[in-house]
Amino acid sequence: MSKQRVAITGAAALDDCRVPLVSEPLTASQAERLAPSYKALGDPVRLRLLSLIASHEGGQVCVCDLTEAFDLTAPTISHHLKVLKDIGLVTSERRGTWVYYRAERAALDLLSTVLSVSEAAVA
Amino acid sequence: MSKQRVAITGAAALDDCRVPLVSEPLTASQAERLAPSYKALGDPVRLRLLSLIASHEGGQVCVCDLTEAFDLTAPTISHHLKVLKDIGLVTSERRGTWVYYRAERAALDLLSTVLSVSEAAVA
DNA sequence: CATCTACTTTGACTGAGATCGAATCAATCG
DNA sequence: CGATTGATTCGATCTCAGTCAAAGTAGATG
Repeated sequence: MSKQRVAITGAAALDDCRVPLVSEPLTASQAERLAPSYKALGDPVRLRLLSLIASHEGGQVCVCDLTEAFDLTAPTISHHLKVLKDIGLVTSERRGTWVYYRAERAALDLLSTVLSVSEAAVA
Repeated sequence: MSKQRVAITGAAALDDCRVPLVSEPLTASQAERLAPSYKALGDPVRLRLLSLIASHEGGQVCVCDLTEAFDLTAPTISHHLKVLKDIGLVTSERRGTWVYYRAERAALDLLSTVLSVSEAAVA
C-alpha cells in the first residue's frame, strides 16, 4: 500500500507528463517532476550504464560486467546505478551473489515522448 | 567559416549520436557529447523555458515574456537561456530592444531519438 | 561458523551550478 | 547626447553532485 506512495519520490507521478513539450507549455509541476529524470541522464557514466543495460540482449546485466566497462571504482558505479534506480529508469534483482539490472523501457519512452517533435506523438 | 567550428563546443558533433541507446551501447565519446544536453534539460526552469519557447505559436518568444512566467530575476532567466543556447537547443535573435528565442527542433528530435524504444526509430 | 566474493553504504573531499544584486551593454527616444 | 528600458555579464554565496577509500551487508562455500 505504502509501496505506491514511496514511488512518488521516484519516477511515478509522471503519468500526466506524457506530452511533447513542443505541443503545449509544461506546467511548473510537470517540469519539476520531469527534470530529475533528465538530470539523471545528464552524466556520461549514467548514459553509458543505461545504454549498456538497455541494449543488452536478455535485458539484464550483472553489476560486475558494468563495473568492468569503466575506469571507476565499484562504489562509484553503484552510486550511479542507484541514481538510475531511484528515478525509475532501471530495476535491480539479486540472484545469488550477483545483482542484475534491467532497463525500464516505459520510463525511457516517456522521456522520449516529451522531447519528440514529430507530431505523430501528439496524442 | 570558423563559425562552424565554434559549434563543436556546443551542440554539434552529435551527428553520429542519432541512434537509440537501446539499440546498441553508447561509446564513451557519444555519452560524453550527449550528456551535457540532457543535463541542460535537467533543471525545471530550463525545461519550462524550452517548452514555452518550443510550444509558442510563431516559434519565437521574447525574453520579457519568459521572465514574467517565473518568480526569478532576469539574470537568472538569462543564465538559463544561455545554457540552452550554448548547447544548441535554442537560438536567439535581437530585434530592436528585444531578444527573441527560438527552439532548435532538430536538436530536440535527436535527444528524443536517442531515448526512443519504439523500434520504429531504429534506422 | 569463518571466510571469500559481490555489491552497497558511509564519510570526506572537491568541483560544478543555481541564484541574486550590482554593474555593464544595446537600442530607442526625448 | 543623456536617459530609459531590455537584456546580459560579473562576482559572491550556498547548495548539490561525482569520486574514492574504508567499512558494512549479503550469499555462497569450505
